[in-house]
Amino acid sequence: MPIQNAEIAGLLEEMAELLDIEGANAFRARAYRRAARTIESLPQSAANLLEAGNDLADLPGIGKDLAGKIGEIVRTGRFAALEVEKRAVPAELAALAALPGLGPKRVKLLHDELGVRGPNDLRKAVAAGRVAALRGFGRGIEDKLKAALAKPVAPTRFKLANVEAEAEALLSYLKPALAGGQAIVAGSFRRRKDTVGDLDVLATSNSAKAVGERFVAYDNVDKVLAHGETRSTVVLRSGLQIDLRVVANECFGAALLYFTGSKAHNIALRAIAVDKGLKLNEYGLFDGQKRVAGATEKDVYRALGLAYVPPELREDRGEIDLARRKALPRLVQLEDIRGDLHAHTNWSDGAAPLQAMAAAAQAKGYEYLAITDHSLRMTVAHGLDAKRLAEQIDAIDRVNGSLEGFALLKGVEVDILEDGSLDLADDILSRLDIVVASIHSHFDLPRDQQTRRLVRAVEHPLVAVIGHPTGRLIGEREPLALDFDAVLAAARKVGCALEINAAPPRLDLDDVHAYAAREAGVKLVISTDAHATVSLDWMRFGVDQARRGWIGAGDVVNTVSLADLRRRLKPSRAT
DNA sequence: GCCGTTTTCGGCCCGACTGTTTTCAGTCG
Repeated sequence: MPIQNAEIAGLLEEMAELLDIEGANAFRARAYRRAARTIESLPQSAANLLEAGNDLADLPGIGKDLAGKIGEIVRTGRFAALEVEKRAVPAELAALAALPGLGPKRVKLLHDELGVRGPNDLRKAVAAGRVAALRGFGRGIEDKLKAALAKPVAPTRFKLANVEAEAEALLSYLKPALAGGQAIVAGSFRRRKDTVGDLDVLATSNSAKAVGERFVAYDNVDKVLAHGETRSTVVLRSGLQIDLRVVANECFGAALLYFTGSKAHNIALRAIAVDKGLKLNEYGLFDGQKRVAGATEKDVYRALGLAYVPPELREDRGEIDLARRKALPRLVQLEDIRGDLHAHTNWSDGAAPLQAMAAAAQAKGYEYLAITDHSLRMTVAHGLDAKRLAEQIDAIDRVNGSLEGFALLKGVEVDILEDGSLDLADDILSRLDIVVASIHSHFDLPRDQQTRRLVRAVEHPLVAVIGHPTGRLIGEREPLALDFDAVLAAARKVGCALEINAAPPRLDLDDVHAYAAREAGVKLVISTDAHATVSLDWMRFGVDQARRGWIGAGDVVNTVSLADLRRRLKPSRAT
């Protein structure tokens, strides 16, 4: 089985960490990190690219040397340079740099002076009080390390939807101290990443001090990690870390840009500034002492000769080049969505009856809602057999009879069985407006078998959409082992759409897979998989991920009118 | 290790905060 991009990226990242600790040229380590990011966000597998005869050195941040090394990893599964490095630097040392107060320099010092080779050695050295005596260390750092080593490290990331409430509560708490200024959550939250590691709050106020003091006095604060003039960091009881930065109004745009990131995007922007003889920092874009831009993000981009880049695109995945050529894609917006194509009712495991779901969808301004209850195989969900599905079809007809300017579509979320066949027969499926096919079992099949299974479902002439195609549950279940390129090729050939499932625990497809689908010419649908009326609101999370995947309204099936949709869904590809 | 309408060599983003120092290195974002 060919090596996955994530594995290659992991090896490159490991190399970078060891180079840092070894004290090698920092830019060399950075080059490995950059390459790791590039590989990680590739829309296709590096292995397939190579097989198709592509030169990886054409990719940004990857030159001849790294292309060769990645080629070696793909072909042999080995990475000789990393193995050499591991002999010089114990690989366990890399883990130490994740401890608070420790970075590559101090880890190297621990290794060179105290012979520390990993967490256990460090624990002993700390217990013996030998760490505090090292140059650049001290009692303070030693105590912090002791505390950190005592509890297992759990680098948690939070689901985007889960931190929204906390973010809103904090912003309204800060308001009294802003004195007319504003506060906004920047960082990966603003870029709408599917998970966030912390929240970056940016505030403008004439009294930075008052904001900072109110911030660290917040009720939910568990620990204050840093508290300076303009910058403070706390950890909330939930474990969520919050960074606050306060700037003056005239700096707001530059600060928002800086604090939104991504880091890679910022570095690229600053390099452009340097090219132009300017300097970009969180206070503005400067020509010598003179601020030439900074009040708004648009000003800064314009002064750099770039089009405004929406936050969701700021990942240094090619957006800067397009911004320079004023050729950024127009991204899909929530307002473009004209209906939802995946929803459940109390006919299976949903909470609401047909009428309630219809009313809720119509109230959102939608033109249509597809009812896609589970099929027979999902016994826990009271999945429908052909007989009950036929009854539901009649029930939907009755509901539609009482609706105006809106239609419920007759559908199903039919299970894809282990062999790729469907859980319901063609004669009932062919009576529906839309068939969504999804995997809900046998998540751990070998890659080849899983791929064949999904491709078979894609190729079924009555299947219009594959639901949550990779099956991942964020932080709980890994995506299916799949040759995703093969799935895309099949989907493109038969015109089957892939879903961006907007349910916060799923967000499946994710941004990178969605980007790959668009590149391959595969259509997408953005659906909520709502099991209750309120969950229809999840649409915006799906739109967020679509935007991160460079998806435009034209790539999304459910941006079209009901009449167009009916034409598109009509099975015209029977073999 | 990458990269180039100023460069194939010599650069490579920039500042705040902490804890250690007594002017600053390291970490962090």
